[in-house]
Order: sequence, then structure tokens, then C-alpha cells
Amino acid sequence: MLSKKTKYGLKALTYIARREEETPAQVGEIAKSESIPQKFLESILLTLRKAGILGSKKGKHGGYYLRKAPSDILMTEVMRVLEGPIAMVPCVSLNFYEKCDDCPDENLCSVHKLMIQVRDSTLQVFRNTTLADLSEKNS
Amino acid sequence: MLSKKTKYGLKALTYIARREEETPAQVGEIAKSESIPQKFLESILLTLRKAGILGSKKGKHGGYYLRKAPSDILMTEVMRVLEGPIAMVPCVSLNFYEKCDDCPDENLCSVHKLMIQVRDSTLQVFRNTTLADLSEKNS
DNA sequence: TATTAATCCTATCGATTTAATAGGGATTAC
DNA sequence: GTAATCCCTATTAAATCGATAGGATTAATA
Repeated sequence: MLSKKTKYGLKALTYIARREEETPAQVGEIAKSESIPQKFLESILLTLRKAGILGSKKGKHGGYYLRKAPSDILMTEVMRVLEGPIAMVPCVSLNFYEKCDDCPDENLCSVHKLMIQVRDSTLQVFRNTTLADLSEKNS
Repeated sequence: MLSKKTKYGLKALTYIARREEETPAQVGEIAKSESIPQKFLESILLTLRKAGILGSKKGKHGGYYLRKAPSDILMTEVMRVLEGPIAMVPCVSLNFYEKCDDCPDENLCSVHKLMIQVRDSTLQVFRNTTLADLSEKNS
């Protein structure tokens, strides 16, 4: 299940990408437009900033802006920052690998085999989707 | 993240499918072989039986067996029983659909669009994989 | 029929994670 | 110097997860 954090984060990024003003987008503005609790959104945008996806301007008239063009922001990157591993089990994760306690041999594990396939098919979607795709207004 | 329940369930099903004896497989035997807490496994097999995937024989010399050939047991079915919805958000779930509180219009929601793609690519894996595939011994 | 061994069922518990809130510090425009 | 905004840490309430406990029911068999 996708966490609210990730859902809110994706909505916020889309909002910023679709925006046309030159000034940075403020948390309050985004929260109101997307029906996201403001304080929660604050912490999410902070995470995205620390990950280098967003930049920020502090103080009055401050806010958040994209560090790259929407077409250069891949879903793989966003999802890993917000949701963590893309794989459903750590033993097939490319970026967050961990061995299973119980499994004596990964190559014989039926779950492992299946989850590699799921991971790869999900990765293919995220690698081929950018924030620009999410931000297109037509459905 | 895949729950332990699902992971254990898949391992147990694989164990039963690979087994060659005619007698039903007992919980204790499976638990020991696959390093699964026995009481936890009991409840998982019960779920699979209620869903019609496993059959059981009660009393002494009882145990569990597959109701269908492994090649007729699709991962879509198993995953829905054990893990629940395949979709990452209820608003794109085929079998467990629910509208989002916050979203005024699904067709305009960037998350919705992305998650439909993820759902479809995951479904493609599960629809094309049966318990027989999981149970092949070669990696 | 009594014993044993298995599934079946309900309830509960502890730990973790999630979603959200609280409260204030630091910074900048005006 | 005041108001507006991002920055940061801590806390909380609720939900979920993984596991355990304790026994009821059923069937084989001695």
C-alpha cells in the first residue's frame, strides 16, 4: 500500500510542476490546493529538499521549487526517497538489499523468484515515467 | 512491503506443491521445513483453505493439500487472498475499489495515472505466474 | 471406547509503523 | 523590527503486523 506520505509528496510535486508563476510555491498554498495537512506536508517537502529534488527559499515570500526540469525527475528517484525500496522484499532490492533470516539459499526460494519479476516490472514503469508525465493535464 | 503472512503462505504452498507423498502435509512438518512459526502458519493455512485454495483433512494423520493442480493456481488469486489488493492505492484496485477522500477527480490525479500503470504491470506478472512456476526447482 | 494427534477457532499481546500535531528556532522581505 | 516563511525535533494516537495462548473439535487407531 502506498503511504500517504508518498501520495502527498507526488501530488505536491505535480502541483509545483504544473504551476506557472516564477515565485516559489509555499507550503500553505500547496496544502490548501491539494487537501494535505499543512504540517505533514512541511515534513514531506523537507525530505524532498534534502534529497535534492526540491530547492527552497527561506523567509518571507519563500517557498519550494524544482531543482530540475520535470522531464528530468524520474519516478525511481522520487519513489525511493518517499516510499523507500521499490522491491517488496529486501532480498530483491537493488538499493536497499538485505538477506532474509529464514532463507538458506535465495536461488531456491520461490518467493525470491516471483518478487524479482515484480520488482523488474515495477521498475520499468518508474524508469519510464517522469514528473513531466505526471503533470500533463489530459487524462 | 510484502507481509510475512504472504511470504510464509507462498513458501508453504510451494512446499506442498513440491511434495511427492500422497498423504496431506501437516502444519508442523511445513513449519519446521520452512522455518515458519507453527501457530502463525496454522492461521495462514486456514485462510488459504477458507479461500478454496487448500483442502484439509482433520484429526490424526490429517493435514493440508492443494485443491487444484499447481499450474491452475494463479498468483493473482493467492496474492489477493494473502496480501489483499494488488493495487497500491484503493482508487485503482479492480477487486477492492474505494474512492479517495481527497481527490475531487480521479482522471486529473497524477498519482492515479501512475498507480494504474504499476497495477497493470504487476498484474501481468501475477496473471502469468502459477504455483507450478514457483515450484520448479531450478533457479 | 479411550487415547492421541491433528485441524479449527477466538482472543490477545507487544512491537512497530504511520499519520498527524505541537511548538518553537532561524531566516528573509519589507 | 515585524511578519511571514521555512526548518527542526519531539510527541502522540491509531492502526497494523507478527506472533502466541488456550482450548474445541474431529478422526484414526489401539
